[in-house]
Amino acid sequence: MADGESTKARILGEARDLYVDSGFARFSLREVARRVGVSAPAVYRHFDSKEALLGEVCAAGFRHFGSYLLRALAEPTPRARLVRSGELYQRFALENPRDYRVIFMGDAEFFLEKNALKGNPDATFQFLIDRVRECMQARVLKKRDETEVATIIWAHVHGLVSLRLSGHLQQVGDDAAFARFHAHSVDRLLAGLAP
Amino acid sequence: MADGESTKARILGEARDLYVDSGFARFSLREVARRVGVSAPAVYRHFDSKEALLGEVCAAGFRHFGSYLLRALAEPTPRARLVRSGELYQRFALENPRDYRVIFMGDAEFFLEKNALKGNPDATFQFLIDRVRECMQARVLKKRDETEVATIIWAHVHGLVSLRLSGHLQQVGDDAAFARFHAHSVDRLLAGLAP
DNA sequence: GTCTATAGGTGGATAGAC
DNA sequence: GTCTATCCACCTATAGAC
Repeated sequence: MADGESTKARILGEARDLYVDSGFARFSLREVARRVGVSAPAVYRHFDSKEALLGEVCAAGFRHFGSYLLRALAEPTPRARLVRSGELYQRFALENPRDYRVIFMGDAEFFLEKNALKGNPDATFQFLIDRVRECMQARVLKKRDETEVATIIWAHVHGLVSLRLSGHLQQVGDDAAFARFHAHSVDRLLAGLAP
Repeated sequence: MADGESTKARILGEARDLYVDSGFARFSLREVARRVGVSAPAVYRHFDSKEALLGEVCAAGFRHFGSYLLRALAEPTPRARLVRSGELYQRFALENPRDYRVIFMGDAEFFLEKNALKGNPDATFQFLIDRVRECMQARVLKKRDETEVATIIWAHVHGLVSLRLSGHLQQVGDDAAFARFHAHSVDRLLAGLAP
């Protein structure tokens, strides 16, 4: 193609935007086709069904999320990598709220089961366990069960983020204020888990 | 009515179950009417529209949730009331997972805005702030900003519960094991917030 | 690979009889 | 208050021409 994206890529992009902006209830192949500028049946040349298309949208969401998290590995110390992971997790959620919903608050499993990508959320959790483990080995965190500690940290970050996305933490202020609150509370949580 | 519920109450009940079991995407007035055993137009005698019906379903969910939380006030001490609140919060979520989703993980605001019930989630948060405040006054928790501490506790409990409901904490075990893990982690969190 | 045409279905909501 | 009949919009998916 001369001017860039293939039709398939454009369908995938518009499908993601529609799903992300309007939710499952308003998602339809026809609307996706309309936005791309092709007829509805044309979509079936590229995807077997509506569910298959949504499955690929979810998979793309996971890859996007992973691209955020992996940046944490550039940090020089175990503690910095753990803290940065939390920050990037929160940034991904605020910058891509609907993607985050799809992945962690919603129906992702439903679509991913059929696409053999079900291991993706667990991979995220494993990433966090690894960050916790190296913090314990470096004596940044007190040594104890890594899975338990990782669960508590994940729940803390996810809890803040998902309440924020649901609109229940407006008292904190704007997104920048929330980011500061988030960083501050993670800091305190880690202090409580230190040796 | 001789044998109990009015048609309106039965519509409301079936609507809740359908929404709770099948999600918004598969929710329809016609299916509700089918389950109740009346024609679709009959529903309009009791509710102005699909959205109005869902608004009343959400309102009922909030009342149900409130009935759980309020039991915590029967405990004799501030700390017991706070701990019991967390336990009842978690029990409500596990025993009524779809109701919980509606209230705290989903689109409740959307339906409640039009029903002047928007203050309900904030009332829940206020309840928690009150429990935190009395713990601070009783020196069970270290004195500091009540809202901040309440937010951290809420995020902790909500984070655990919502990850559990999304299926991301299966490594913890069955529901009873999760309840123990929850109680244990809240205990540790409160210990970290104690004077 | 994309189109038009179409089959076959679901849904929200209303009109008017009873 | 409930029914039947109905309108109209929208959807997924397929068939077959180009």
